[in-house]
Amino acid sequence: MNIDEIRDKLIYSGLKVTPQRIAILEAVVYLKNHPTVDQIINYIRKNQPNISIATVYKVLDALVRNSLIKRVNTEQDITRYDAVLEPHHHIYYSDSKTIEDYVDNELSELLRTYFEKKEIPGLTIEDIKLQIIGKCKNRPEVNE
Amino acid sequence: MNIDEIRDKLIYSGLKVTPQRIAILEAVVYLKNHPTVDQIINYIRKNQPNISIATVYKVLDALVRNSLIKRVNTEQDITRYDAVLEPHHHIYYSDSKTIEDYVDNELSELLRTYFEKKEIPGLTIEDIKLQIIGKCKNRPEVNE
DNA sequence: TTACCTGCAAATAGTTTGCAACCCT
DNA sequence: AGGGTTGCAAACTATTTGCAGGTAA
Repeated sequence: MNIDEIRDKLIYSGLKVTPQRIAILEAVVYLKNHPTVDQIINYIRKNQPNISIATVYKVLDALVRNSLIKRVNTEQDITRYDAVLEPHHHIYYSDSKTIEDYVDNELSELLRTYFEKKEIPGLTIEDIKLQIIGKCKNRPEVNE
Repeated sequence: MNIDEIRDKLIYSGLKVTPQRIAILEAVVYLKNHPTVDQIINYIRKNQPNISIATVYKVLDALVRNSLIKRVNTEQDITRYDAVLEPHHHIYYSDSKTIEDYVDNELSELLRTYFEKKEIPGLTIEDIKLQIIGKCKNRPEVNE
């Protein structure tokens, strides 16, 4: 996603195109691995040292509201963001505390057909997310 | 789970049995629906008005560390707790913002066999959690 | 008795808000 | 021109920490 695409997405959502918004959306796209607000700010400040934390929060909020990015559920408190909008699952590495996307169309299809047959009474399903928690193989246990 | 069982669990974990700990574990068990710290405190204060918030946090932490309860991933910031330790999935009602347990042995089995065949390179799976996001059926769309 | 536990108040982290100045369109 | 956007500082919320006194084993 280049600057022009970012610009188009902002315009399409009815958001004014500002340098801050371009920088923030660009940062989330560039910093692929589900960046935190802190990581986003640090990345942007390299080129735009004066951007305000409050602005970053406000813009991220606007981008989420307009579905240009998504908020990611993490194991704990800190909020992370994701520019990948296609439905996908997540792998949580319990040793390195990192999150990775997991795209598996066969699995998505399997779940879709499973819940087509097996309805849950009173519930209209909007989305199904899988969280796969695990450790890196062949890496010795880390003592804390 | 009655008081004696709670007492036994604490002793077994090497934790001293105090009125606060009994009350807190009892509260998480009693308040089934993934209570927040706030809900836990309010419940306990009915009988024990002087319990400190800091104590509640410290005890919940100790209970999680000793696997007597679990922390639950919520959609957002607030931490919730769960005394149900068996593996199970969660349904997130996007309209009422509530979480419900979803136990489905057929599904668990399906996922187990799926990931037995399809290995993810470099990953040893420890747990798989499904988050089913949806709306209550037959309830009109709520405008915000 | 002694190490662990509790409760208070202060500290911290992450995020939100109010408002004047600013700048896209 | 005018309303949306930014940036600062202060406010807020959830949670953590330090420490003195209390309590279970």
